[in-house]
Amino acid sequence: MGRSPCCEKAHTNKGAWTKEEDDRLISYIRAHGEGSWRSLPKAAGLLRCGKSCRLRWINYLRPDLKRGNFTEEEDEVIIKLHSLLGNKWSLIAGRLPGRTDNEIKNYWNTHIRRKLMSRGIDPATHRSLNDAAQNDQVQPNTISFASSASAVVKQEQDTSITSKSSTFGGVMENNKDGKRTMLEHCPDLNLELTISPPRLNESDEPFKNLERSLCFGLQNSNKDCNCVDGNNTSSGIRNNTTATSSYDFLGFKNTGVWDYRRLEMKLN
DNA sequence: AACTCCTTCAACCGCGTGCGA
DNA sequence: ATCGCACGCGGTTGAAGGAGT
Repeated sequence: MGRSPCCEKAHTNKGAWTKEEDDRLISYIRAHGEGSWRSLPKAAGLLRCGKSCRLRWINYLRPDLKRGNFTEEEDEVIIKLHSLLGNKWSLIAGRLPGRTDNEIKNYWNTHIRRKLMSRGIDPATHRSLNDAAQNDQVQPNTISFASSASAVVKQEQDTSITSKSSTFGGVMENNKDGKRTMLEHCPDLNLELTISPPRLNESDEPFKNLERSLCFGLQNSNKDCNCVDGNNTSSGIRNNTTATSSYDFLGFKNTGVWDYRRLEMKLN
């Protein structure tokens, strides 16, 4: 006894969409709006599964989609978000207007994974590849995003540092032997559901507001939550949200209220 | 030119979740 | 509390095109 199929398989087309099918779907949604995907194919005269219609619309036909290559900035945003959220492609897509979860997922698998590998970073954990091999253990009492990707990378003890650079909130160090090491990159999530900020350089102006422990507002009361900056109402977290007029924890300038439970921005 | 291998990305599939009955 | 439906998500697949030999 399995789940009932989402549609009548025998009488549905599969594979690539034709121009005519696209046109039918577009004109139907323009006339009736999105939603009711299950009944849409029949109503629109399409021999397609409702799920297929939804996917085609969301990933390809929607008018607000941004087509074309990803920018460097978008790359870094994706990496940064992935280090915090893991493979939550829809949440990541929510932060990149005009990009879809499917597009970002594909882009991650084809480009960014390789890019991180070439930087010596494990794309799954966001740890230095060297370090990840040596340090697979997760500390007790720590919920790690590791599969999901957070990590604090230990500093190599006797490497002489010749230069530093900052990437997506982490700090890369070039050692004398030419190896690059990620010092602190992605924060760990402990049982208090707080995220420690990455260590920042003076030059990391947009990320300076990370110089406090980040709390997702999940403590029992505001009293318990020590992450709120009492002197500054424009930052800090209250009632599961943080209002900030400067930059949020991802380094985005924003003017709204970030809801950490829903992982979405409420506009002021 | 012909073949194989690799890369990309649209599309599919199964499962989890929310919600109303 | 339970069930079924609809939707959304993330992992995977496979066709198409490009690169290499």
